[in-house]
Amino acid sequence: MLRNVTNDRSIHRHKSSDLWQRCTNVRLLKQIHASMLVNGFNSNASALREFIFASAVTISCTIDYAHQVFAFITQPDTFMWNTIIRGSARSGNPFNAISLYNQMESQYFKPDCFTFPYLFKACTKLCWAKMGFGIHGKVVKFGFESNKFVRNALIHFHANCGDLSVAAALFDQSEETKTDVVAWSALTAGYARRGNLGIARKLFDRMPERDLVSWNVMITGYAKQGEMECARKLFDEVPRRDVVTWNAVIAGYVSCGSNTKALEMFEEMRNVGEQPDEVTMLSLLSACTGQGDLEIGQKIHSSILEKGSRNLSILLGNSLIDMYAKCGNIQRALEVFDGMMNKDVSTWNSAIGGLAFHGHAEESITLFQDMLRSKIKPNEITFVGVLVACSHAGNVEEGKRYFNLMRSEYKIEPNIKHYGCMVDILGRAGLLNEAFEFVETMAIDPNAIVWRTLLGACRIHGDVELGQRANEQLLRMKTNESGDYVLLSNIFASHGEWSGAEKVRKSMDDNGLMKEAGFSLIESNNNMFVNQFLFDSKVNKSINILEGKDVS
DNA sequence: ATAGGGTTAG
Repeated sequence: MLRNVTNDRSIHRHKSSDLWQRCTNVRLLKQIHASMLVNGFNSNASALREFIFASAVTISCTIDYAHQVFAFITQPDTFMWNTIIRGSARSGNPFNAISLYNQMESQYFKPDCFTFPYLFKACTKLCWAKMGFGIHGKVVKFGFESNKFVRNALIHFHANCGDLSVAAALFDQSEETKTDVVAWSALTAGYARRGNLGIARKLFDRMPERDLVSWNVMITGYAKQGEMECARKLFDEVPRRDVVTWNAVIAGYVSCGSNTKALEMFEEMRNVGEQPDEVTMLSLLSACTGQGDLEIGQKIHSSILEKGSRNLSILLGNSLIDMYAKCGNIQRALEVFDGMMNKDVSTWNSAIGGLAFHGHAEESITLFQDMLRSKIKPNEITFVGVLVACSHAGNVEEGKRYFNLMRSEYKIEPNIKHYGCMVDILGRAGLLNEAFEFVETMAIDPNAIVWRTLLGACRIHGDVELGQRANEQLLRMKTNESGDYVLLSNIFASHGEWSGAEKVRKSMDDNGLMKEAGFSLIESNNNMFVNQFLFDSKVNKSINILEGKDVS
C-alpha cells in the first residue's frame, strides 16, 4: 500500500485517494512519510500536497509535524502554502499563519484568493486588529476585495475585532453581499459579540434567509451576554440543531452559573442522539468544577477516555486538571498532568494553582521550578498560583522574591490579584503595618477584596485599630457587602468590645443590609467561614478561596 | 481546498 504513494502516480490525480482518505492518524502519517523519504521526498508534488493537507488539516494535533515536514519541501506551490497557513490559522498558535505568510512573500510567492480567508481567521483568533488592517491593505493591493470569500472573511474580521463600521460599509457596498447569508451572519455575530444585541437581533430578523449558522450566531450572542431566556427561546424555535447549537446553550448556562441546568441540557442532548464533541466536554467539565461535583466529573473523564483519542488534547487535559483540583482530588489532577504528552503554560498553571489552593505549597513551588526548567514561560496567572502557595506556606521572603522576579525577570506587571496575594502574605504573617504600607504604595488602586483581606488579617491578629481603618476604606468603596460588617463586628466581639459589635450591627441595619437567614451574626469561626465564603463568592471566585482559608 | 457558529486556566 505504501508503495503506491510514490510509485503509482495515477492515484494522485483524484482529489483524494483511498490511501489519503484512510490516513487519519499519526502512525499512518509517519509510515507514509517514511516511504516518501525512501522514494525521494521532493520528487512527487501531488504526494507532498496530500501529505501537507493530511498533517495540517485532516488530522488534528499534527500541525507541528506538518511544520517540520513543510520545512523540507524544496519548492512548495501555492496550494501547499495555503494549506499550511490554513492549518496554522486554526491551530493553537495562529501566529504561525502570519509568519508563514511573511515567508511566502519574502520568497516572492503571490497569495491567491484562498490565502486571505485563512489569514483573517488567524487575525480574528488573535484579535490582532492592526495586523488585520495591514492584511486588508494587501487584499486591495492584490485586487481580491471583490472576491466573495475574501470579502466575507474581511467582514468577519472587521465585525469581530477590527472596525465594525468598516464591516458594515463592506456589507453595504455590494449587492451580492446583501443576499449572502454568510455575510449577514458574520455581521450579526460581530454586533452580538460586541454587546450590541439589539442591532444583532434586527439583522437576524431581517436576513433574507437563515441557515443553521445564523441561528447559532444569534443563540450564541444571547448566551454569551447572559441573556439565557432569549437564547433558550430561540433554541426552542430553531428548525434544526447541531452540536454547536447545543454547545451554545450549555456553555451559556455554565457561564451564568446554572451548572445543573447545563448538565440537564446535556442529558437532553444525549437523549435526542446528538454526539457531544470536545467543546461540549469542556463546558461540562466547567459545570462540574463550578458545582464541585467530582462524581459527574469522573464520569465525563471516563467518557472522554472511551471516545478513544490516544492522548488528551491540551484543552481537555487542562480542564480535567482544574476540575480534579477544584473538586478536591489533587492526586487525580496530578495524574492527568503527568499523563499529558503536550503541555502548555495553562497546563502548568492549573497544576501549580491546584496544588497551591489545596495547601500543598511546597509541591506547588517545586512544580513551578520544574516549569522554569522545561523552558515554559510563566505568565501572570502562574504567579497568582505561586504567590498563593507562598501565602499558604507563610513564606514571606519567598513571596516577596517571586513578586519581584515576576517584574524584573518576566516583565509582568502585577495586577490586583498579585497585590491581593502579597497583602495576604504580609497580613497572615502578622506584618500588619507593612501590609498597610504596601497597600498605600501600590501602583494601582486597591479594590474591596484587598481591604477585606486586610480586615481579615486584622481579625486574626486582633488589631482593632487597623481593622477599623481597613473597614473605613471598605465602606468608602460602598460595596455594602454585609460580610464586611460581619468581619468587623467579629473583631470587636472577639476582644470583648460588645458595644463596638453592637454599633457595627446597627450601622448594618441602617444601611438596609440583611444577613442571609440561617447564620448568626457573631458566632464560631466555622460560621464565619461559611459567611465569608458565601459573600465573597459574589465578588470574586478566585480570591474567596484565599479568604475563606483566612478565616477558617 | 476557500468564508460565517462552539471551548480550558486565574
